[in-house]
Parts: sequence; structure tokens; C-alpha cells
Amino acid sequence: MSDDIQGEKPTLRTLSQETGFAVATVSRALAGDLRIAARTRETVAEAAARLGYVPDRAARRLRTGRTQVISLLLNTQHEFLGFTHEFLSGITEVLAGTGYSVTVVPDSPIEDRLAPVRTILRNNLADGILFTRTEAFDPRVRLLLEADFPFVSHGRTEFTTPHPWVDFDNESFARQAVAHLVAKGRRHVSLLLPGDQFTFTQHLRYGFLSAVREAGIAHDIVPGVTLDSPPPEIAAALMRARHGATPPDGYVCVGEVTALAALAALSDSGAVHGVDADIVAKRASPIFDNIRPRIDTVFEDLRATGRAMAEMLLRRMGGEPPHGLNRLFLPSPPSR
Amino acid sequence: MSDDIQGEKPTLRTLSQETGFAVATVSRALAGDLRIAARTRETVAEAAARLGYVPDRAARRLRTGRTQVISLLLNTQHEFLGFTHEFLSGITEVLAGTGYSVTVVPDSPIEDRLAPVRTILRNNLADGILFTRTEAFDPRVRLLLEADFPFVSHGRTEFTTPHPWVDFDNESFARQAVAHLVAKGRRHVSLLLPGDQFTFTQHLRYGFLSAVREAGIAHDIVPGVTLDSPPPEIAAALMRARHGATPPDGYVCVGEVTALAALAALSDSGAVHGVDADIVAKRASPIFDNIRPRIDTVFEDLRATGRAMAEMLLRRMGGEPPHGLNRLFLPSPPSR
DNA sequence: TGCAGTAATTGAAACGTTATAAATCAACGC
DNA sequence: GCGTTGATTTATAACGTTTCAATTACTGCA
Repeated sequence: MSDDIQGEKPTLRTLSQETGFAVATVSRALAGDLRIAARTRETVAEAAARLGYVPDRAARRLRTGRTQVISLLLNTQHEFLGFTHEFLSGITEVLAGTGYSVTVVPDSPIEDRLAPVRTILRNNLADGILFTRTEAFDPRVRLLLEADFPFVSHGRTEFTTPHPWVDFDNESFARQAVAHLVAKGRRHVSLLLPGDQFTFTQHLRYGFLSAVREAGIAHDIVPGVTLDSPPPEIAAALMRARHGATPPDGYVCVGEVTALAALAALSDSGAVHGVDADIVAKRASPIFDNIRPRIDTVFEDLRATGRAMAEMLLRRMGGEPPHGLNRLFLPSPPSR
Repeated sequence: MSDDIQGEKPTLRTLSQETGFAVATVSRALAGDLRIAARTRETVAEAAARLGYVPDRAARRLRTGRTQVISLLLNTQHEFLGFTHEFLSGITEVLAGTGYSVTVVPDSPIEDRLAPVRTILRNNLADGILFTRTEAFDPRVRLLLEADFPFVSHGRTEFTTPHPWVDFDNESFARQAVAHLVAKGRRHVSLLLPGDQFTFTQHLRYGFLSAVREAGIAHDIVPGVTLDSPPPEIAAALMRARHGATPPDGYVCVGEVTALAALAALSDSGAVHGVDADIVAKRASPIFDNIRPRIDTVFEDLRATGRAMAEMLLRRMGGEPPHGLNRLFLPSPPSR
């Protein structure tokens, strides 16, 4: 039915001619305007369905100023394994059928993180923005709040003004990870953190530190490198620690890459996982099922995260106030 | 300078008032029309720069029918580890600054692969299309060729009509992988293939089979599962083979996931990598650097692939004929 | 019968751009 | 001096939609 090649793509004018109503009437009928007779609305809807009418995005956008586009600021440097794929899949799942499309805009934490946001605002390139790797006083959040522009951040901030966010409870993760290692008898746990600017770094640090203090065990935070450092540097830092006076016997790893680096460091220094040390890692992909030796992991469901962020943004763009538009994913206990 | 909040966003009318030229003149001057006096073009360009004028996408799109959008059909099911991230980064790198934006459209090989393409064509949602996981007689290619719509496929087809593609030489990869295993003294190599519908499956098969025949060694192609099978099923299939009468002593793995599954199968069956068997794997991410035991890999640069595809699509959209718009990435020899 | 009041519909304008066709103007040859 | 040419510029229409203000049709009531 909708496969008819009617020659020309149907517009409101086509529907107008087809039904005998004026273009304005057709437009309002399709919009569900109640001041248009119910009978008319039916007739128009039927014709639209029959001819496969789809409103022209450019025309609507020009007239209304709304773009029907959501922009995702995507980090093009480093990634947790599988992060992008899962996250993006969740977003597109939710947006399919809503009429919104997602555009991907590169976001490099090294360069000016505001530039892409400014471009979007200034040139009206989207109706809403999603982004990740949120900082405690993220300039993007500040700018978007000022402009009263809909957005959802992956991660919280420390601004007092409420805004929509979706986050994973990294503080609990760190706490549970330490507890898990302590339960295995470990007495010196090590943590490799992301860059200090990110909010979740503070959450991880706080959860980690309070848990190690509570348990009264030794700890260290790997110095000189972050999760975003080049893998060889991470590997080198971990090896240095293993050859130090008091190598750790437990590792809390925030991503797959770090976990593999820690495993490699153990292996390369002649230590045996499960004997000399244990690892607890956060993971976003299923690959750890095939890693040997098996390690204990906590799964962060990034597909669900993407879904939650997209749903929240839709609500925000629909006019819901930001207050209460938050979602904190809780970690399940480490398991293998 | 371009940060002035001039109250209103500048349009051609603003520039017209500013320069004293008519809107039409300004438009053509900015377009670089040579029939506009050089002096005028300068004046207009200066004013545009000074006011930070950016053409309105919706208006331009409505008028010209060109969307300035490129759609990427993205598989939301399975992925090679890191595929999406690298690939997408390459694409956005090239497109940054061209005025084109990328929208991501979900493509599920299980459902109708033509549906998203039809929607894009019918509703004029993009000026060009990129997609992956190309089939030998891919219906999307057929449709896009018929519609004379610009696209670049990741992977070749067997259609006689030429069309732009970017591919990795999987035949050579398979051949080299086998040769590498043979050089290590392996006499029975095993291969796990993607689904039969994909063109690159045939390339892999051909390269693999001709290499094993040439070398005169035993071989098998893991039956009952494909690269897209659920990881537990893959693991089970590999374990079955290990417990069979003649377990393989060499593995050719087309992706990270399979390689890890093969390593796990070796480990779980008590075999030792490097002694009882060797693995050669294709990889798209840096994670294997940290896998122990180390395995030999061939790197497929998906960022470069994304870049190549985006560049090619720009050229195609610019009017270049499809003939000659092809790029075959060659594998470097396996190394660790 | 006339008229206010409501319900339903409609014409026209506008969003910002580009393409077409027409207008303006100076210089030129005769 | 006058039509012709070539170089620039411009008015106008159109892309498809939404919305304002205005029109038309209908109802009930005095």
C-alpha cells in the first residue's frame, strides 16, 4: 500500500486535493487539533495513511524551529570496551519510531568541550543533547542550563541547580569491590582512577577510601596515570607497583582495559591470579566470560543507560521540569 | 568576534541590510558565483564573517532538497569489540568541518534490512548512506543502485554494476593466517566463519581452503555456529571440537570474541597455547596487547576504514562516477 | 425573521534559502 | 545619438509546513 510509487512524494497539498479540504485544515487535522471536526480528522488520517504521507522534516523545521534531532557528544579518544556500541544501541532503540534522529558529534576531552555545544546552540542543530564523561563543574552543563536547553548528562555534577542525569553508582561499586576483596582475605588493594576532573572519579575515590579505612587495610591509588593514559603507560605503572616493596594483593578495576592490564601485570611478574592477588572489575561487555583466569566482575548495563538517557531527554523536551529526572543504576554484587 | 550576541541570529536578510546588496546577490556571492563582481564577493564574505553568519540548514534543505546528512546503518546486535567506536570515530573525523552530520540508524540483520533504506529514500532523510556487513547480493545495494543514490558499502558484493566500497582483504588474511600456523608446524587448523550471506565469509572461506589445500594439512570449519552466535554456543562448539577424536592444533579467528573463546576452550580443555595449539586472530582494538598468553594478531584499522568510507562518500556525492571508488585494505603479517 | 454565538474551515503570511528570469547600467561600434 | 552587448544586480517565486486572523456555515433564541 505505502509502496505505491505515486510519482511525486505526497505533501499536504496532495492530501488537500485528495480530500477537498484546505491545506491548513489538513495540517491541523493531522496535528489532532480538536477544533477540527472528528469526521474530517478521520478522512484526512485515512488519506494520509493511504498515500503514505510523511511530513517533510525540512519544512517543519524551518517553520517551527524544532529540528527533530538529538545530538550525542561522543568521545572519540579512549573508550571502555564496547561502551559506544551498547550505549548508542540503547539510544537508537528508544528513538526508533519517535521521529527523532540521533547525530553523532565528536567530543574530545582534550580540546574545547564547549565548542560543539556552542555550535549546536548557535546554529540550532538539535532539540536536545546527550553527553558522557561529565565533570564536577562541567562547563557544558553550565552553558546548557543558562540557555535552558534540554540535555541529559551521563554522570552527575556538583552544581546546585538540578538537571537531568543518568549515572551508575560508582561509589557503591568501589565499596563493594573492596569488601569483596577483603572477604577473600586481601590486605592491600589498588585502584586505578580516571582523570580527576570527572565527577565519577570522586565517587570512586570516596567509595574506595572509606571502604579501605573501614576495613583497616592497606591501599594505594596508582600514581601518574589515569584510565585514559596510553595502555603501555598503564601497563608500565602496574608493573612498577608489582616490583615495589609491597605489591598489592587486590585490584579494583573500573574498566575492561584496566582489568586486562592488571591481569597481564600479574602474569608478567610471575604472580598467580586467585593465589597472589584477586581482581574485581567493572565491565560493560560480555568478553570477560571468555577471559582466563576468570575474574569477578560487576556489569554496568550501558544499553539500559542509553535507553534511560534517551527516554529522559524525550520527557525533558516534552516540557517536564528537570527536577526528579534522575536515574541511578545500582551495581549488583561482584560475580564471575 | 563571532561570540557577539547580536540579539537575532543573522540571516541573508541581515547581510543584505548590512552590505546594501539584495538578498539574492548576497546568496550568490557566498556561493562563489563568478558572475558576481569580485569586489562584491569580498564585501559580503567580510560581513558574513563579522556577523558569524551560518546558513540555516532547514531553509537550505527545503529549497535544494539536499539534507547535508549522512546516514550510517549500524548493526545493533553483535559487534566485533570496539568496531563501532573506531568506525564511527573515523567517519566523524572526516565529516567534521564539511557541514555534513552523521545520523545513526539501527540495522538489524535479522529484520528487514531494506526498511531503513526505504525510509531514508522515501522521506529524503539523507544525501548518502554508509553501511556494513555487506551481503554478496545485498538487497540494499540493489535498491540504492536502482535509485542512483550515493552510498559506500563496507564490503564488496557480487553485482556486476560497479559501486563504491571499502573492504579488508579477508582472503589474504585467511591465507596468511594459515601459512603462519603452518610455519609453526601446525597440521590441523580450524576456522569459525560469519554467516554465509556475507560476502567476506566467502572470501575468508576461499582464502582458508586454498591455503590449507596448498599446504596439504587437515582443516575444519566449525559447524553449527557463526560469529554472530551467542558466545556460550560458540564456546560449546569449540569445546566439542577439543574433545573430539582429532582436535585442531591451530585456530584462525576472525574477531576478538572468537579468539578469546578459542583461548578459553584451550585453557578449559587443559591444552596450552603455544604448545598444543596456536591462534592467529584479526583484531580491531588494542586489547590483545594485554591478553595472556599473547597471541598473534592482524590489525584491521577500522578508524581508517571509517575515514576512507566517509571520504569516498563525499566524492561520490560530489558527482564522481562510482567506477574506481574502491579501496582494499591489505593485512599486515600476523605479529604479537 | 433576524441576530448573536459557536463550530468549522480557510486564505494568507511567514520561516530562510536558492534558481529563474528580468532589470539596470556602462561601454561600445556604427 | 542609438541600438547592442556584456557585466552585474535584483525582484520574484518556490520549497512544505504551521499559525494567525478572517470567513463561512450552522445553531438556537428572541
